[in-house]
Amino acid sequence: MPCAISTGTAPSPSDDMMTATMLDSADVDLAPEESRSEPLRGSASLHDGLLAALRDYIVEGNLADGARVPERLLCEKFGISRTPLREALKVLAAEGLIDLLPNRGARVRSLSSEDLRELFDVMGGLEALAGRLACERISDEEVAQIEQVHHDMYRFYIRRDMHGYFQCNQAIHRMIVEAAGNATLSATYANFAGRIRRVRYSANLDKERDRWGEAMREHEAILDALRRRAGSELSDIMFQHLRNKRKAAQHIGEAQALEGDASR
Amino acid sequence: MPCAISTGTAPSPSDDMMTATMLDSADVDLAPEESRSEPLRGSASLHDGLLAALRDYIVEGNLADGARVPERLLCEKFGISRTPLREALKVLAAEGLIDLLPNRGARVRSLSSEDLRELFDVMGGLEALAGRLACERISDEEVAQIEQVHHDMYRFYIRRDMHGYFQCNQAIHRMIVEAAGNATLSATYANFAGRIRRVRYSANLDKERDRWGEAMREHEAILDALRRRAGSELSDIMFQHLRNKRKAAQHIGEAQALEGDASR
DNA sequence: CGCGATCTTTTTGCATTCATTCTGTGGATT
DNA sequence: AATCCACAGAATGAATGCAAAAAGATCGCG
Repeated sequence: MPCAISTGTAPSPSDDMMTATMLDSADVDLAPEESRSEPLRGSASLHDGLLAALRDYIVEGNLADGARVPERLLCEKFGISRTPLREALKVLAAEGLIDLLPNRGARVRSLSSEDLRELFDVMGGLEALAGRLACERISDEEVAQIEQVHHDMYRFYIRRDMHGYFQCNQAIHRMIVEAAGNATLSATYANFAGRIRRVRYSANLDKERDRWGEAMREHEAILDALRRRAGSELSDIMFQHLRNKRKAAQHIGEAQALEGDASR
Repeated sequence: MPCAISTGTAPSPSDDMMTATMLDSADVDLAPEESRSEPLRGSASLHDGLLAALRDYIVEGNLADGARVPERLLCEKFGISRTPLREALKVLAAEGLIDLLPNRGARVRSLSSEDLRELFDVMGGLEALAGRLACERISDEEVAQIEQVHHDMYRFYIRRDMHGYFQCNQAIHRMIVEAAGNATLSATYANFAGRIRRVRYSANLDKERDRWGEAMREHEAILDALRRRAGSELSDIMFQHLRNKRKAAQHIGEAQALEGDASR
């Protein structure tokens, strides 16, 4: 019943990826230092501003997994009263970023491995759709642009530059989604991407050298299908690509889980 | 001073005196008949109850397309104050059911033909995914159940029973989505289905005899692929099936638009 | 008679207040 | 000593209050 929302929600500045920045949670660090001097940056209609700010705040990992969302503190941090904050929380709950327990507040939603499995598959489905639609309408110029980024990505791959590789990778996927020319799809995609972004599977990708090479080959296939405008084929490839990504992520996730158990 | 709020003390402002004065403005036909005696049916946590109730209220078409969502009247109808109602509105806006214009309230989101195109394609993508996933895990029993409904549907088709046919059709699609075994997908699917449900394209399907027969054949193909657990193939079929549905809907939509123009 | 400015009424957005529920601590009982 | 209960403090959920914006009405003017 927690209806998975999908669109209408602002994509939010997805860009900088998930790696690095994640200071390890726990201490919530609601710094008085950065007291959000600006009246909630930009955006239309204040509420949207707050919503986006809060979403980023959570997606960027400022709150630990499963941690309670401190209503009071956030009010102070953003300089607003509880009413608009709670409205934003309801929306984030509907988006699936947090859980809202009756009478005991909001907690950052922690994704079980089952949740991850589901999310990856849905992402796969959305990307498969994006690929199919993109083949119907993408221009040669757009394909060329994607090829460009693909080559950049290849260079990063050769140099074993994880960060650069990852940026390009994200960019390519985003470009394909955009090329689909379907705003509803883009919004839905952004939502799920945000949900999954909290998970730090990527940082360890370089431990999975095999997977990395495999991923490169898959991207070659993606480009090839895109060039030929082979929608149905690309659809399959995209889904499989995400499936493989999922497997790698699960693998890493399990390893981390073991690690965690060991250190405990 | 029609508004009871102005009094400083305002002891339980229940009722009727104020309703009288607002009749003129209304026109919205918030039926006095069904005055929502129940304390918001079922569900946990009141808020969810209200949310579901409001969603149904809108999805079922009680408010005209593009109509303003009358905050005060709804508050009375559901017997709650504005705070929880507004929270629900934010969520519905995030779901894409209504638009929230800054400082000028909520309106029922009217779907442009472009929106419909996008929605149908996304639904197609989700159903394609559902079919693919279903093939991975569906049991023979589940396939048999779907076959059962399929045969029922066929009978309705032969008898030209639109209503029964439509019911079975919906049921089959829902069963496939469920068979995918992905709760996230189910929730997302339900969300989009709700959005699209406001459009009543189906009623005129019987005018499109060709499409009806074609749809039956497509369903045969769906079943066939499902039996063979041919995921990738089923994925294609599902997407195409929705594409064709979209075309039929657009066709009808245009016809209705013309009709509307003519009568004007 | 039409058009626009100004004033009133209504609506919206947010803050504040109030009632209820939860949480955590201390004490009494077994 | 451990368990259970009671109570104080804090939080959550919802209602009310208030300032500002929009919609509507009234009136003056061309």
